[in-house]
Amino acid sequence: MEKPDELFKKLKSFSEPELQKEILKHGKFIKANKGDILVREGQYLNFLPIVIEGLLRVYQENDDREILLYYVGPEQTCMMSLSAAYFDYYSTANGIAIEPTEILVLPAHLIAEWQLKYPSWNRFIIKTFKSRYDELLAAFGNVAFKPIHVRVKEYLFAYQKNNRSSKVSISHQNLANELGTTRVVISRILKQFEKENLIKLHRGYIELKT
Amino acid sequence: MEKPDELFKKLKSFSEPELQKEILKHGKFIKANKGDILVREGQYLNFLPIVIEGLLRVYQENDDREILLYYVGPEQTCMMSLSAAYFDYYSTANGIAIEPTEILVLPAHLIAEWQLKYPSWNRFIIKTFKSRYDELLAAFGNVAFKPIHVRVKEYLFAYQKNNRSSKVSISHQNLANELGTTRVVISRILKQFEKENLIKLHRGYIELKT
DNA sequence: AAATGTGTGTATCAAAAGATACATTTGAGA
DNA sequence: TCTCAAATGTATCTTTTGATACACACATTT
Repeated sequence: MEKPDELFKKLKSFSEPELQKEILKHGKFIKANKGDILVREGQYLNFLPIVIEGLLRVYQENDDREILLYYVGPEQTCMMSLSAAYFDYYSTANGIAIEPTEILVLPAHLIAEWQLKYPSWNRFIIKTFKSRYDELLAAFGNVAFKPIHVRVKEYLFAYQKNNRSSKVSISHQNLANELGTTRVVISRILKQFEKENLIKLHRGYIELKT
Repeated sequence: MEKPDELFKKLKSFSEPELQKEILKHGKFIKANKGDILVREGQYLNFLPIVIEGLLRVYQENDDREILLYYVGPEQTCMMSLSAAYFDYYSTANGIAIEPTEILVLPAHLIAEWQLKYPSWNRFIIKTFKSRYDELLAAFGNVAFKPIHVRVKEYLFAYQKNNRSSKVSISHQNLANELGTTRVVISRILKQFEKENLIKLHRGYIELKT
């Protein structure tokens, strides 16, 4: 549980005092540990989780493979729950905390209500819909058209850009899970990149050489 | 141009009289011929097209291949334009009329305005966001996890279900475009299905035998 | 130091998918 | 009827991806 002023320093999207009061009145705060699974495919949802601090990973599963859909960082929420506010709905993806994560949980029925009352809330909703859609569309285009080695390369460079670091801290297995393939395939491709002198492989991380 | 009462018989989502007046005041009606390209990737959008009659196909392109994102049928609109109403935005997909299509075109800036004024409009917007997202998510899962022959089979059966007909009227090339692959691959798979006595091939259509 | 789990390297084989090329068939329109 | 473009059939070859199996390295805990 947080001090209100602390909280809304982190959740800048919700600037209206009235909205802030409502959030404090109806919201619950929970903490998830690294590895906690918060949402499972098929599960009915009647709440909206907004991340305050930390990081959730939302992904799809199929037999023994999985693929990343998107991350939910601070001040963000997920699509599945958002849809649940307007329609009877169950999740079509899984959500797991990959860092210790602090979450504000709101009852789903309030989403539609607030949308008409608070412009900043409405912007938040629409922005979430839009940006999640864009992300998914980009991922879809990649999977449909690009061979894996290209997607690996793009992943590494995107990571470098986001973290301003040439050390990409991820295991081959986890990288495979991000891209929807298997560990052996990733190891093979990375080894090839190393031969081309693009990267250097280490245990637990990959060093980019450009 | 339509008679108002005719129009809103087709667009049942917009039940409020006030909203109907606004639509008639600000909307323009255009007709697209089969094959007309309405939106191109990269194009800036400042209008929202709502299909009254006919069918649009929204797809992504990459070099020589393309893949279906979704169709826009009567009473529906597309994501790209919807996003444009709230944020500066350009299309990340192409839209083409695959039937003679009648379209109601609304200025983008009205979308957000109406959303707060007219509940039925807001429902329409949210529903569009949600259902387009769901479709894309399903397609993404398919592309990521299912081999093409399975996707072909599912496509054929879905077509059968939607059209209540065992004649799937589509060329191999077009089927390839729906699924993001090439004609040869499709022909090969279909021929295999024919050997397994699942279908019978004809010029211009495929007959399902189950 | 031994035990354990995770991470990595790599070989082999099979299957899926794509690229290319060319022949043949069919239907629509001149 | 003739012509042409679109649609289809199919062979060959290559590349990509996946499946399986096993060895070894490294880090942490006991």
